[in-house]
Amino acid sequence: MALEHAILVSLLEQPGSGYELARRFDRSIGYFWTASHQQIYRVLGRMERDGWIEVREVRQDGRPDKKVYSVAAPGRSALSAWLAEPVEPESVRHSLAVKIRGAAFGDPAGLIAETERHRAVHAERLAHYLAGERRDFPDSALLDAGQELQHVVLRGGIAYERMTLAWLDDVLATLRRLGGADPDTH
Amino acid sequence: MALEHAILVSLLEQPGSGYELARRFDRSIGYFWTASHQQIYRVLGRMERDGWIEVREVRQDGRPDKKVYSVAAPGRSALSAWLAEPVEPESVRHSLAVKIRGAAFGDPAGLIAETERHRAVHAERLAHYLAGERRDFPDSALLDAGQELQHVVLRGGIAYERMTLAWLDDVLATLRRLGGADPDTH
DNA sequence: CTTGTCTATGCAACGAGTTGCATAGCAGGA
DNA sequence: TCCTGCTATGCAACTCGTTGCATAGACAAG
Repeated sequence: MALEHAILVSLLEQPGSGYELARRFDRSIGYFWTASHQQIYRVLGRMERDGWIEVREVRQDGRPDKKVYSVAAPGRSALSAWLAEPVEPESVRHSLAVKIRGAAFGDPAGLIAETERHRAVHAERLAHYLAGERRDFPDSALLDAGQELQHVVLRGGIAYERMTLAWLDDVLATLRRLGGADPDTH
Repeated sequence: MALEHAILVSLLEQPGSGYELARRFDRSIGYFWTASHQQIYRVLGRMERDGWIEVREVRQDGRPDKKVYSVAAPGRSALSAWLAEPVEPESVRHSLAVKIRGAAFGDPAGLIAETERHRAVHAERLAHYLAGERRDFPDSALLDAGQELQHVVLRGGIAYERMTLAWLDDVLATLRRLGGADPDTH
């Protein structure tokens, strides 16, 4: 389980409220670990109960008050312990791949629109990542260790999206070939 | 949710028992959708109850009897319906990426061994996929639609592992640079 | 003779993740 | 004026996925 640890990393980079964390999980952290706000609030409650994080209530005018969380000493220890222990490499889960193999028993051509939709989503993600890279890591800037590490993770996201786009093009070519060469599978 | 549909696809390709399905989910199907045998048996029970699949008890000597499942008409309809409806593109979940960003608050050099371990796992997966490709899809063989679709999914797995290996090399170079250039972050 | 592995099925408990809903003030547009 | 959207927090119910355990015969290695 890594949501607690992802939250610790995010709060170490910058303390924040549950709502702010949820937005980060739609952005930078979410590039490699997703979470909904309900999940975040629940885990924040448990982490506070366990003394991993501390909360400070912040009054705001014009908008609701918020609870700003920051990492306490036990949280730092928990993160260090987790960093030292091995985790198993994740396996992929692609329902689109299930669909592609399932198309052998249905309509290959019917999957083209769906594949194109996925392609558009990944193209958008890639553009988003590249914009973030240009913004946060301009050419030959001097970076500290934390920024270097953030950059190499972002490069991973970029490589993933580029690979996925190339593969989806391969999938589209295959589906079109099957649909064209074998038009009786309507 | 796609486990039911992954099972339908697998049973359409070849009927089999829960145990046989579990082994397939360690192999070909597992390249893009993983499942444990406990999960498979539970879902098979539900699918049988819903009439999606049919079971046939097969006596065996020298080993325990087994229940061979095959897809019934309602299961085929359910698969067709699912193929026609859109699914959201999955987001990635990489605890290693969480660790890499967390290393900014710990010991970057300490992650090198862990990263190398992940690299070895992915190198092995790539070798396994490539062996499967050579075995099942030799040069310029004439393939039917189902095989073409299986091949394009396998090519996706190969592309994913190659991309991951290249990225992990990038990560290793970055971690070594930080460990060497900044040795006071012990 | 014992230990371990393979085939084959499954339950029970727990933790992780999703979906739906609720509250509540403020801002901006139709 | 009403409706939408943003900030901000959270509960409840449900499904999905993992972990641990249990059974049981066959076979091979030590």
